[in-house]
Amino acid sequence: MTKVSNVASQAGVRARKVSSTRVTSMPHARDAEATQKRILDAAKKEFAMNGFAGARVDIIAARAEANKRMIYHYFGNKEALFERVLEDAYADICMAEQSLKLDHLDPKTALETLVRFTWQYYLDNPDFLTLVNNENLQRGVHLQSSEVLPVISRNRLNMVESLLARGEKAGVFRSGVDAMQLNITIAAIGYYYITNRFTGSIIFDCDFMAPDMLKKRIKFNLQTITRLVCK
Amino acid sequence: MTKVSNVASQAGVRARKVSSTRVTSMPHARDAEATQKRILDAAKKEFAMNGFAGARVDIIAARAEANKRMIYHYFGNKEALFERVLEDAYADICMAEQSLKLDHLDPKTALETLVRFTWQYYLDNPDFLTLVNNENLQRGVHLQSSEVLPVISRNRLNMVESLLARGEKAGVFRSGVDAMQLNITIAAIGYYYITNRFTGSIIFDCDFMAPDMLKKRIKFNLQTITRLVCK
DNA sequence: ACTGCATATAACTATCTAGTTATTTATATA
DNA sequence: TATATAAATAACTAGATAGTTATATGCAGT
Repeated sequence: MTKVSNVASQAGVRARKVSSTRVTSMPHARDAEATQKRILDAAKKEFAMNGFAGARVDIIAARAEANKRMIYHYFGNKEALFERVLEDAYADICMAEQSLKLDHLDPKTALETLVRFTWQYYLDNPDFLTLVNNENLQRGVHLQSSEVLPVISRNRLNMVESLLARGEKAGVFRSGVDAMQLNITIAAIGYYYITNRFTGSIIFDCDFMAPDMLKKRIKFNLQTITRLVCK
Repeated sequence: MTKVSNVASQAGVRARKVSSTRVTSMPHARDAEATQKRILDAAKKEFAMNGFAGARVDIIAARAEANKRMIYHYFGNKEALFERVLEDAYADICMAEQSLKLDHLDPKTALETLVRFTWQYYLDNPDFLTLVNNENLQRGVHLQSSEVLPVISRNRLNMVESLLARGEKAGVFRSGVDAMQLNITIAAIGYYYITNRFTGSIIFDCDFMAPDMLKKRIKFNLQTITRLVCK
């Protein structure tokens, strides 16, 4: 739908432009940075909506209100653009995580805050999930050479490790909980629900995104994690 | 890689066939059922490997050692073929689930059996996960009209519901555990780990599929679920 | 004001791809 | 054995798509 109408309107602009001399569609100001940002935003949306193979470079250009040539000029090719979009998406979640100040909270509250944050981030940024899914569909080829990624995740792992240590010391957490496994599980119980919301809604015949369903889910997830970690 | 070499070999067969009279590539016996099965198998692999948009009908035909026309004859078009593959995949897991006889086991063992089964099924059938991911990338359009799906999941839900009731009655399970949420969580903690094994391996700098990593994961998952459900 | 360069645009192309058409061939049945 | 029909094949096509070429234009530094 969106794709078709976008293509149509672009074609329309072209047609009009041929007929007279630039009455329509004033050209964009010369701003390299802004153009790149428009392209990245458009690409993120298009890749998230249609996957790498399903995404169309022409659509990205149209949505970015940029010329397709600009994409190749700034980013090289479709694949490199996808890599950039992915890396930026990981960088975003990393930045958001770093604004969490778990040290100021008691261990159990901190743990709950982390679970809630993770859940809310996924809810607010479904594109992130789709991009990650896509990258895994492609066996991780685009991130293999990334230098940003291991750094990002190191942060998160450290955060959970120190939280676990603190809770254990305070006598509220069990000892011997594996930080990496916990990390994965906190992500999993939110991620799975949200990425599989479409098949999930069909299977269980209910709207996975309905407010009360979301409330039930986060409540259940908090229970899952606290029962797993707390004494 | 695989794609390219397949295409090349197919082209080679064609070229040879033109030159002389069928010395090469003995044609397949006329067996409609077998051909359909070969097409479905090939399609499953191709869709799982490359997603719906990335999958190539020509590759499916080549891998099925069938003519492309047969695909359109038996399945209509690419989309209908994908739907069929998806439905079959769900039917497969359903059949596997039905061979589980949880009633014969004490509640806790039954619960653990279910967690292990789910995990093992995902491990043995990574294609299933990829297909489901793909369908969700496409917002569930292909399964919306499916009649098989709700039936399948009803089975699983019933299984968990009666297990929970039995365990509660026996005094080993907590009361008030939501069967649907539990179902989702049991799936999630296995599914997420496996579908995200590529980015996961990069992020945590270790091989998610290494035998000892898999052992750690299933152990952790069993803990997660038993601590959640048992008193 | 001039000029070199980065930014932007439009039009083009080689290739790929889903889907078709035209034709051949095996097999079951009368 | 004759023949109707289902199964299979090869060759083709219209449209789409990633990536290019050729060209224009605004702007910063002189």
